[in-house]
Amino acid sequence: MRWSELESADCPIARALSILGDRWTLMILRDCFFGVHRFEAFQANLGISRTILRDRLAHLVQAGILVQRPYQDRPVRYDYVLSAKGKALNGVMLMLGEWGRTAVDGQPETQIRHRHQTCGHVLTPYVACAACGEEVVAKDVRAVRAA
Amino acid sequence: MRWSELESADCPIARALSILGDRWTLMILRDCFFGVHRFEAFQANLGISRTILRDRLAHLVQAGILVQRPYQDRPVRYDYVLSAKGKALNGVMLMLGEWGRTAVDGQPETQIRHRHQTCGHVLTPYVACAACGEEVVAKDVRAVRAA
DNA sequence: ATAGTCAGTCCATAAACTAAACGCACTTAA
DNA sequence: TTAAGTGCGTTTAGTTTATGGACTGACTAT
Repeated sequence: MRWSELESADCPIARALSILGDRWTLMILRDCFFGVHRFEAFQANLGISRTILRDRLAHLVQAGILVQRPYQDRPVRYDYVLSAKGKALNGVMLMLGEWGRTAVDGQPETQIRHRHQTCGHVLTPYVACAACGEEVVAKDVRAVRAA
Repeated sequence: MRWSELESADCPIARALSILGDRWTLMILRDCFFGVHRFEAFQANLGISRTILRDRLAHLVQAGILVQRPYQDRPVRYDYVLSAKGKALNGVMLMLGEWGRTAVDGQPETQIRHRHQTCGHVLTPYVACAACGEEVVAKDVRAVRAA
């Protein structure tokens, strides 16, 4: 199967992965959440090849996840910043980080975390149900086709 | 940069992506959450090439995310099932699906969703803070190096 | 003038992926 | 007792994608 065929799947995870599911895209977006905006900064941070970086940034802009914002003229140079659609990935990033911290071998205590500004605590994120507010665990969910 | 260098990064997102960050791994895991266990079923479902499937399954087993459970002898055949570490990815999957459903172009209403068995509602997942129980949004989190 | 910055592009090589055929150890049906 | 089927792979050959490094172009600062 061609990867590009996934974008029209009726599974939302498949659709998400058709955009995010390669080796670098999520790393670039992670940098965006950490405040990195510029081509050279992404390249230096990630050690990604410039060709791929160009390609991935273009895709993210095309998908409406990043927007280009000019920060100088002569020559025109752009920042790449998260759109609303990009910021909506925050939950994915937090859960991915939490899994990486707790499940991947290593020293969890030396790793970067987040502070929840509104309550002041170091953040331990979990997924909750909008209807009942309870934590959602794997055994309590069943796939359904929405009405 | 070599992709393999990421696994020792001090960013938990980078570590997570060193395992999950390729074109097929998360799709295979999605299938696991939907109850797919066998080689032929993954292959038929995803249309992935058999070589890659073999490789990805081996990696996931090695990383302790899937475990092989024999379901017959002569010849020995294995199911691939989620370990605790694999099930811990549930939150990532739910948030990825929610983003795919709401942010990626398409008809959200025709897509697969989940039901939250404990309250009976169709699930709309969000990320909450374990300390205060409130929803966590992008602007309220700041990266910190854990003490 | 000389060097430096930033965002790319170009190119040759290397790695990853693909599809389709094949192998092996069985089981079931004719 | 062959013949076909099942399940999980491996092999091969061809295609696609990624990589690293040099290079370009439009500037700015010294």
